[in-house]
Amino acid sequence: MNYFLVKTEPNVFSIDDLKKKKSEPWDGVRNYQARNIMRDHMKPGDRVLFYHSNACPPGIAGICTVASAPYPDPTQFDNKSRYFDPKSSVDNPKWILVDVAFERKFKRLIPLDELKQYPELAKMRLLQRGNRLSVMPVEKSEFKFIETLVHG
DNA sequence: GCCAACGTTGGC
DNA sequence: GCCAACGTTGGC
Repeated sequence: MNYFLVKTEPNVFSIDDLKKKKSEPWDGVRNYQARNIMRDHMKPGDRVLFYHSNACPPGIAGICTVASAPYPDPTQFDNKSRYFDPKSSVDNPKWILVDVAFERKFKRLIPLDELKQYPELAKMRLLQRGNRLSVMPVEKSEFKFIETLVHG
């Protein structure tokens, strides 16, 4: 079992949207590091912190799980999509994603400001200065610590 | 809306 | 392969 974090802007796709849809292809990721993490490291059943970025306040909203093997992001082939990539092809797709499934919404959102206060989380990639990665690994100990912050 | 950080692009 | 220009992310 591995642990991760994904970022999303809640006005685009929130934890409530995921709850309604139950499962969702994590499309639109156009960063090689983030792609490699989905392609090479995520396995069905892995658990993923669901982070709301560009929100008031930004923070962790809940947990989802990896719900598929990696496969090509369909939006890269769709010239009507904002994620269309003319340099990619069906034969040699550039962008790979996984589906994520809703697990739970936290009873309270854990704000970024609060996360920064815990020494236990000081090494989280999310909290490193200038970090822009939208899909990243999380240590098991960090994940478990965050779960203890929300009861229910 | 600002801007720091940093990834990508493209000319050379 | 260097690096300046440009675009994007995301907190504030």
